[in-house]
Amino acid sequence: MAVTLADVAARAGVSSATVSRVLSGNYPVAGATRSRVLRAVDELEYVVNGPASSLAAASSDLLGILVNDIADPFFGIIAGAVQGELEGRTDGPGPRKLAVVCNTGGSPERELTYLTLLQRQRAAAIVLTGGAVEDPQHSAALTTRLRRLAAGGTRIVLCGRPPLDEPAAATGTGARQPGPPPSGPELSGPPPSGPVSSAKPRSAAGDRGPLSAAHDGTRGGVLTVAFDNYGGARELTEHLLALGHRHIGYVAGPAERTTTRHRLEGHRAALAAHGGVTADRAEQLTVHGGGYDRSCGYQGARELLRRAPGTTAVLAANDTVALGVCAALREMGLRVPQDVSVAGFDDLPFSVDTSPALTTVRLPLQEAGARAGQLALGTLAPPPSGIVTVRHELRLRASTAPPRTGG
Amino acid sequence: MAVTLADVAARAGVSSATVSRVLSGNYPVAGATRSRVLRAVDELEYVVNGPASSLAAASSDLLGILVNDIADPFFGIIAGAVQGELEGRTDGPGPRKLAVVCNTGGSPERELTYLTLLQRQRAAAIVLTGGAVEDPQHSAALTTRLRRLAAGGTRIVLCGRPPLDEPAAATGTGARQPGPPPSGPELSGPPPSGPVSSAKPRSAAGDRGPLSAAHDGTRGGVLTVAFDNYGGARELTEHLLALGHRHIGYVAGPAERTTTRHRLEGHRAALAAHGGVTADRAEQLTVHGGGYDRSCGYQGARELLRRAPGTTAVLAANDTVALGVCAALREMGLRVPQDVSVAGFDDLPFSVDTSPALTTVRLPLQEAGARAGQLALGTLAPPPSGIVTVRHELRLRASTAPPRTGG
DNA sequence: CTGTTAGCGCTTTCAC
DNA sequence: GTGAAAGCGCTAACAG
Repeated sequence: MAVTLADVAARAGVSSATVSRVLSGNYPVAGATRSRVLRAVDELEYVVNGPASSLAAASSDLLGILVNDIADPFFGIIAGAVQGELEGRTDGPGPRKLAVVCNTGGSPERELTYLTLLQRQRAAAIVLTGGAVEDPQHSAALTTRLRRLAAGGTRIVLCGRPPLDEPAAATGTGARQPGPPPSGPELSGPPPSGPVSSAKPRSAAGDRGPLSAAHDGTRGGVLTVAFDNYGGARELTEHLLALGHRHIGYVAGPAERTTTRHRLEGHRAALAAHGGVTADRAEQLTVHGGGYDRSCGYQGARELLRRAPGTTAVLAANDTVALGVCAALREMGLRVPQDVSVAGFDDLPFSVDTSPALTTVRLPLQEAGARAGQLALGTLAPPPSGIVTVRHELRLRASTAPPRTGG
Repeated sequence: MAVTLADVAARAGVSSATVSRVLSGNYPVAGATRSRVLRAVDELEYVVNGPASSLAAASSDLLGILVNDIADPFFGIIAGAVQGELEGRTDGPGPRKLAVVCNTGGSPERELTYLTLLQRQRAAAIVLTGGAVEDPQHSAALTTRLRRLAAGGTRIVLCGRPPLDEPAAATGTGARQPGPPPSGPELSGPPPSGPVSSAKPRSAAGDRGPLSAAHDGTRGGVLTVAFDNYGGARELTEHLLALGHRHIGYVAGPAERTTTRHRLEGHRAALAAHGGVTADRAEQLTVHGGGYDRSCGYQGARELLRRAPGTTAVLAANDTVALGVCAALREMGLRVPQDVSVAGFDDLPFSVDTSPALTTVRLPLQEAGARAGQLALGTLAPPPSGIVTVRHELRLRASTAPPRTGG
């Protein structure tokens, strides 16, 4: 349990510095010496002491990945892709860096805790995946933390969540306590229909406008791989509208998550543009689930159909939720898509295999993860804006069809 | 990026030793001093240097989790549960230890590589999840590695894979080069129907016998959380047999994986016990997929039905594969379960929501992960055998029914 | 190309 | 209860 560099050096008849150089490979060493060292390493079964080298080199080969739910393939796919980028570009037979996947469970506190843990380990980079929680206090804390980390040399990449706000340039001293928005509620349960409409003002603008107005290319060094949740949802709703649906329900995810908000706003925007559905009606047809799992879909659909039995189509927060929605509908004796159309979001692997196959919006999770990994490793040069947006794509399948009675 | 213990000490007017003691909390320190230190820590936003403390303390707070496929919920659920155990029993507001989830992609080399990386970081414990690859050479290498690690104080836990063989006690000097079994092939593609029958001899006995015959309680310090893949598969086949099926196809996973072998053997055992199906016939009705994903199920089912059009039931390697099987059947115009029954394995969350709901064997993945985590942390006292077996359970749902013509 | 020499920041005896 | 000091094993100047 204790063979050190010095041992190897002694065995090979060289200094420990030479062994170190051979091992790190970034320094010229004579061929003969090198192989002698390598042999000694082998014979002694020497394994580098990571902490020691991290300490001496003031850097580590750890890359942190924060996910909201590791049991959800959405995150698994992204995390796997990020991790995949750690391999390949290595000298030896495998990855040199280690990916640390941290499961926050969607909890802001844990997010911060893991950030501390990662910082403690002097992680080389950190990728934060999935929707962020929109509590202003937490956002401020997180932004500060992330900026500080980035300033300290840790590469920070957001994947699937909105870019950090611009560093306060003209406004004043700091972003520490941005006044809470009019709607106010922090983490307390928002009223059933409140947060969406109240959030609307900062809405689409906040989600898209700033991208072009960036002064600081790297936004304080924090890079982003963005999904267009808004656009995807809008297109999906347009598809339903085109099919003739007018009573479109929406089973949304947790109200405080950015992903939820953006998708819902896209949906509302399509409705508004079409004009056939009032905002009130849209509101009435929206149900908020507490999470992104199937039971939320199941319960959401029951609630929705109780509230509005005439619903002819249901949009779900994501594919998993859509599965729950389908289950509930079936149980109520409603056929998909003959009686009610259903659509998901994400296009997880199972979605093509459900019965009926799920209409959804495909998010290139694999690609997004890979890009995030590249940005984190510095393999991919970040664009001037600091934001890489990946493309989504409508996947029209069997779960959506024209309504029975034409609307 | 560089506030150190000394800085905090200076600020608090104490020595760095005192600060260290306050922070680690395992040493008496005067209340006044402690709070003074804590305040300084806060004011300076001090974050411990993990590598430095790991080096000095010769230990780290990293826990490694090796998974075959991080995008597969099977592993995500287990990993999440392991990680969950890291929380709770802490002083501060969150986990003190960090879980490092490593995605091996099922590759033996990468498994070894990650083990090295983890060893390099001086991980406190390592949990290896999911089926192992049965190449004798790799097994030997892995076993040696694991034993060495365990001997060096790293806690090793196997979750969902068979226990390590007993350390060679009477046989000789070491387990370094156990003679390759009669069937011989190492990593080369095995013949379509070969490995299973050739593996049969070491079969059920190897899977169950040794458990009771253990002399070394901890098997060289390597603990195991075991699934009864064999028993689950056997019960599932018995269920189908009882329903009246006689032409039962099996779409298996990768041939070289222990999970595949055990499940297949359980299936074969039920068939043999029942007597109505010859071994040849069973062989003919077995198709091997290259992985555990839906496309393997899809292609496997097509192959199977081509080979044996009279098949009335299909058992899949797992739920995900079963999804692909269902898709293929539907595409061929066969209804599930009226024309063909289908069953999976694992009972992943989506399985209850497919249409029809999938008959399967529930594996308590969450519980298994939690147990593995506890063993890894030393929170749970290992049983004398070193092996914790978790219970499985048949989940009979709508995808299985009696065959059309009674057999 | 290789050896020498300082630390990296923390933990931990050992005194006081 | 607290401080002083000696490393933990490695890297990175700096000489040669």
